[in-house]
Formats: sequence, structure tokens, C-alpha cells
Amino acid sequence: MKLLLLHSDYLEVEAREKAVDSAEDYDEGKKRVEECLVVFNALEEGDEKDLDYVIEKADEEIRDILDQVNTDKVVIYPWVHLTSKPGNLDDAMRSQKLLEEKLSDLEVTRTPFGWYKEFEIHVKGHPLSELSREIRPGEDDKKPAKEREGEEEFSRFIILDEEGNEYEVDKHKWKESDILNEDTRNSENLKNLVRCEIGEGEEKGKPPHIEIMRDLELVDYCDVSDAGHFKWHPKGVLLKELILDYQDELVKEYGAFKIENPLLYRLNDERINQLIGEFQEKIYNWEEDGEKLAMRPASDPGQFPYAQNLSISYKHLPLKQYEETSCFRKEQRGELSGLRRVRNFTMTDTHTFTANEERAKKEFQELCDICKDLMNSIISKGDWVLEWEGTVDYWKENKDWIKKVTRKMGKPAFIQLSEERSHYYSMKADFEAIHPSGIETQVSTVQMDLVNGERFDITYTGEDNREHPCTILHCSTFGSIERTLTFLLEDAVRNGKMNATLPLWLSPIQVRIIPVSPEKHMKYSEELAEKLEEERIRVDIDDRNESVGRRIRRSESEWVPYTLVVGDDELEDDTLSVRRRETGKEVDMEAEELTEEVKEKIKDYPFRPLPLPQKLSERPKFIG
RNA sequence: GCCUCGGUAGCUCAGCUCGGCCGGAGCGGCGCCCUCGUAAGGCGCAGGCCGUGGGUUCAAAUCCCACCCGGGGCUCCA
Repeated sequence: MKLLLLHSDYLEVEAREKAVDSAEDYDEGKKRVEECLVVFNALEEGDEKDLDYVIEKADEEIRDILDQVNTDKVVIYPWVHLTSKPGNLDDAMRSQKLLEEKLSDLEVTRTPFGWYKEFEIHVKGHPLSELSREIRPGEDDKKPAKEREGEEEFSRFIILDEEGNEYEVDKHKWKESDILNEDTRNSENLKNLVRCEIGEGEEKGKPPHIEIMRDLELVDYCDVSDAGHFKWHPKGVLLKELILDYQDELVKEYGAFKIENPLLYRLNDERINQLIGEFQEKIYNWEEDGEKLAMRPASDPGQFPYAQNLSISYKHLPLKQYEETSCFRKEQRGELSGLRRVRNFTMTDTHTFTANEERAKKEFQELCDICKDLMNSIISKGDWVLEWEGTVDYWKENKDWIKKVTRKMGKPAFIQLSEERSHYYSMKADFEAIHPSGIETQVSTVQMDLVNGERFDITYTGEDNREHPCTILHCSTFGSIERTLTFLLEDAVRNGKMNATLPLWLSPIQVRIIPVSPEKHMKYSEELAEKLEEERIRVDIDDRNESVGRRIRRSESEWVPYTLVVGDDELEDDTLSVRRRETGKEVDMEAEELTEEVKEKIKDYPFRPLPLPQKLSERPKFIG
């Protein structure tokens, strides 16, 4: 039996005239059924051998779909043309009645058998709305619910441990790998990564960072923009700027020059067309004065043409070009999720142009070192692992080198290999942060690109005075700042919200002073604040007319790492009562001690001043 | 794009089943009392034509229709 199942808004059907002599009697007029599953069906040759089984199976399939589309109205509609080998008429008519009986506990409508019918149908557009099934007697195994195009991109999976030892992984038995079941943080994180990549996928539900980013007044939805575009409050802007400051330091050390390209590109330029092509449906584009324009979905559309126009000699190599840019991708509506998947994000991207692959490997290593530092300093010392992706051939030829790089990162790696090169890179290393919930966030990536130099005519003049294509390395230290922030926030609540905290250098407010009595202790508080400020510490004063308890609570809910209460006792001797958020306990220390402690923790990190009025009484509430 | 849930005060939400006696609470804000000692002190005040537009009705936050916007899921992406 062949079945065609259509989840429909409505079906209207009217019997016109008998198509066969044996057609059943029928004299009802036009019928209309709304919000139903229309079951077109045709009995096939051979089905009569075990009609009961066929009907039973059909019943099963129909109920399965009903369940999924969440309706209980069925229309049974015989349609012989679904098959090229129809069963005989009598059996076919019988099958209709049997099916109706089988489904009789539901709201079933049957259209007459053997008539020419006129019908109008409106089928819904969701993925389950159009399904076909085939049932054959004697075939017991159920067809898969969805027949996916099972194109297997990767053919080989390998794990490297921190020492660079190699373990082959079976896609279907990955859980059994000993290396994934060791009782270490690395092993556990790697297991989570492998699960996300080839296992049952990511954990679902509302991501925890959404509530946090709003509670901390960092980032918020923006009701006047497109979905997936966010507004940033002062503290959020500060956070982003500090991270980018840090990034700038890394770039400077690496020796790259910083450039800035437009956000908007002309699609009728062949290069742009090629570069944006991969993003196809995902670009924001429109027409302006007859010209097709698009917002940049990545840094390449700006950076490649930029590099093309440079005059590069072998003496300039390796040439390092860095850009930090806003990218726009029109992700599907339903795919957007907090800051994790957005339509506008900031990316930091370096391209290194080298003379040849050998030289590129050296640079690759150096870029990985940078990414490692970044992971360890900004993201999380513990909870990240490596992922390599590339071709089987590249792996075979460069195994030792890949192992060497991995060893230097001090993290285990998961390697996915495909027979054919599917992207421009032959091999890439992704730096994946692992959330407390087990999901991954790709932070950095370093990619070995052996083809685009030639393809986009990015060349250097060699000693031989001839043009040679560059081997290009792509390194995005932050695939997206937004995602990085997502991880930071979720990582912060790894052990619960109680003592959750951002790294001190990223805390928008590092020290809060609470004068017990605003009038009496204000002067001292202000002097203290000034002293701390001189040491480049972000400090503010909660001078609101509230009880001490209430102000402590506010400070804690804003994740302020150090809270000082200033009262009569402090005026007398110079000891401060310091509440450390990390421990939730308060200790007495002198101003100098506190300064030293804070400075020690933030010594080499960027600093930016408080982006808000110092006194809380002068500060608006941004959210809630 | 599809499915689904939602849109009520600055924020979080209750009220809608069964139309009227419904426009509320907490937080936040403001004011007053208190001059406070480590995660919510007390009292008071101001904030909303209940997403938009239609419809039904003597009467709509509540019922119906359309649209807009947001969350989640699917698909997609990786």
C-alpha cells in the first residue's frame, strides 16, 4: 500500500460521478474538513496476501504522524494513481472500510471509493506536513521516519590526547573509547565535544546566559531592530571593549597591521560574488539605484580584495593583516538564540600571507599559540579542547606536525577527516570552549588555505622577480565576541549563581563602597574611591538612601567582586571591612592591601574606566 | 521558512477557562520615617486606552478574525 500523508489546513471534496461500476453508493454533497491529516492511499498488487497486516501497519503509520502533527482528524482518500501496480478493486474498496474501522476512535472522514472527485486542499508547510509511506506485506522493519540524505561528510575520526597519542574512533561506538571515559576534566570536555559533533547533539532549551546578560545590564534585545540584533548597555560595551583591547595587544605582539573595510559590498563584483556565495541565503541584501548591495557576512569580502591591492614582495612576508568587524548573517528566524546565534556579531580576523606551505606551518603554530593564550587568559583555563578538521590526505602527510601543535596546546583534540576538501582550507584547528551544560562554543580557529592565494590572485613578487600565489592562514581569534560573552556568562555560573563572578579585569565594577550613613561617611568614601581610582581600579559608591543590607544585596546581585562597607569604625582606624564575592565572606584589610590584591590579579590586562556615574544615586536603571 | 507558546506598569508576571462587580502583585523608581553594620527595615505615591487593526455584544484584557513582534522546537547552519 502506498500512502501520501498531507497535514492540511483544510480539504474540500465533492463526489462528481462514478468512475467504475462497482463504485460504492454515495449521495452526500460537498464536504469540508479543517485541520486534518489527509491520507491519500492506494492498495497495491500483492497487498491482498496479508491485508490485515497492511492495514495494521497503515494504522500505525497514520497514528504516528497524527501524534507528531498534533491533530486527530483524518481523511481517508483513495487514490489509485499513487501506484503503478494497483491491487484489485474489491480488495481496494475493502481496505478503505477496514482502515476506517481501525481508526474509528478518531474523527475519521472517508471519501467515496470509485468516484471521480473534485477537491481543494490547503497543505501546511512544515517539515512533517508532506510524507509518503510504503507498506508491503511481510516486511516487518519500519521505514525510518525521515529519509534523510545520509551524506556522510567525514569518513574518519581520530582523537589525540595531550601527549599526541592517536586513537581511532568509530562514529557509532564513540562512547566506548577509553580515552573519552577517563576521570579527568580534559577527557570529559573532549567527550562533550565529540557528542556535539557526532553524537546525539547539543542540549536544548533556553540558554542560561540570556537572563544573566539582562540581569547584569550588559546586553538586551532591541525591539526596533531586526531579530538577532542587540543593544549594548554601558557595562556590556565596556566588556566588549576590554576584550577587544586585549585582542589588540595580541595582534600587536604578533606583528599584524590593523585595517578596517566597509560593511557594505557590491554584489556585481565577481570576487565579492564568489566570496559571499557561500553564504547565499544568509546575506542581507537589497538594491540601491539599480545596484545590488550586501552587508558583509564575514571579514573575507573586505580583506581579500584589500590584500589583492597590496604590492607584496617576498621581503614583506609573512604579511599579517588584522581586522575587527561587524558581520551580518540573516540566520533563519527560528535558529536565533540569545547571544549564541545572532544576525549581527563582531569578529576579529587575521590573515597571514606566506610564501609557501612550509612557512605557513610555522605561522600556523604561532597563531595557535596566540589562540591558546587567549583561551587560557580570557575564556577558561580548564574547559576547552581542540578540534581539527580537514582532509584525510593532509592528515596523512602532516600527522607529526599536527600532533606537535596539539601537544603544545596542552589539550586533547578531536580530529574529523573527509576524503574530499569541502572548504577552502585543507586543515583547520578550532578552539572549542565547553559549557557547563556540555555544549560547545567555538572561540578561535586557525585555517590552512592553500587555494585562495591563487584563486583570488593574492601574490607576492619573489626573488626571481616573478609573481607567486601566497599560502594564506586565516585566524579568527574570536569567531564572535557575542559567543565569547555567552560562554563567559554561562561559565561563570558553573558552580551556581551564588558566587558567580566574571574575571576581575572584566568585571564592570571591581570595588563597591557602601557608606553606612551617606552623610556621615561620604567624604571618607569619596577619598577612598579616589585613591582606588588612581590605581586604575573601577570603583563606585552606593550612596542611595537604603539600608546597608539592601545595598549589600544589590552589590551581590551585580556580581561586584569586592564590597566595602564604610562606617564609624573605618573612620577611626584605617582598616576596611571587605566582602569578597568569591568566598562570600568578609575580612578586614587595609586599603593598601586591597589595592595590592586587586592589582596583582589584573596586572597585565587592559583597563578602562568606569563607564557610568560613580555614585549609584546618579545612575539610571537600564533593565528592570 | 514551518510548528508551537507568548505579548497586561520600567522589569518579572497574575487575571482570560465561564464577557460586567478588573485593571492587579512583586521588583524597580520617587517621597517620607529611620541614620541604619554584611543577601529583602517601615509607610506612602506615581506609572498601563491590557501588541496593532477590525469584528461580535447593551458590555471585551477576557470571545472571533487578520496582522505585527518575541521565546522555544523543527529545518537550516557548523
